[in-house]
Amino acid sequence: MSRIIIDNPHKLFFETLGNRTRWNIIHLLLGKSHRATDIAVRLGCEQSLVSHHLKRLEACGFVRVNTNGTERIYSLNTETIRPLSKLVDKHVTKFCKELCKS
Amino acid sequence: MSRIIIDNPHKLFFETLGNRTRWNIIHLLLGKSHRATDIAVRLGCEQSLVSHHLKRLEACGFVRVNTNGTERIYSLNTETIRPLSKLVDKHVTKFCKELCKS
DNA sequence: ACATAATATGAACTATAATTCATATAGTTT
DNA sequence: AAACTATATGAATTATAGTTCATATTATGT
Repeated sequence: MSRIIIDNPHKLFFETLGNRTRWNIIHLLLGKSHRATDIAVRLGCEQSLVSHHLKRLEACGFVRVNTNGTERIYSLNTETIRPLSKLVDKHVTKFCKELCKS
Repeated sequence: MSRIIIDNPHKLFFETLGNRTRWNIIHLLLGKSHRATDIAVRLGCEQSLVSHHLKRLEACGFVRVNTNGTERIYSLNTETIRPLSKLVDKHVTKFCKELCKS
């Protein structure tokens, strides 16, 4: 895989997280690890689409992959995602409750 | 201003942060508060563009505004942005040092 | 009330990212 | 090695977001 060089990690990482499909994948992986195909089935979207997104999530260090035969099992980097998610929740309750559906 | 109702705060917020211009604004405001026009001048971009972005940043609760005559002075919600930024820095050093320019 | 300064707004345009589709690759099983 | 399963890849298309431009608004000073 070609090496990615980035000048602004914040921009890249937040952009990566700011996508509905990718966030759906993250949300699914919060429960437990999944095979690529299972993610696609669960989310009801194309295998290739999930593959593209997983690649990016992996490149950003948000998910990790374990190979088992032809299968690739993706797991979440909870060490980053959980506190990140908590921070957002906290922000919402504190600063913009009124923006969100309750 | 019309009320915004959102179903997925994570998506909206990260998307908002995942934009170079908006991040430039945030970075500038990390130093000190600025008038809208000054931000535009400093970043070398259009007044209207900055206005659009500030609106969104404000809607997300990332910046606040204080009115002084016709001027509007924007300040950063450091309570959210600082820990968020730190989390990303930590993530980078721990999980993807090799992705970034040193 | 008029002129001015600062900022906001919305529509048109442009750039970028997301998705699909067809196909390639890489392990596995027989 | 041929057939199969799981996943990856890249180009083409489609959708979405960013930017610009012209104009509107809002407060202030004369």
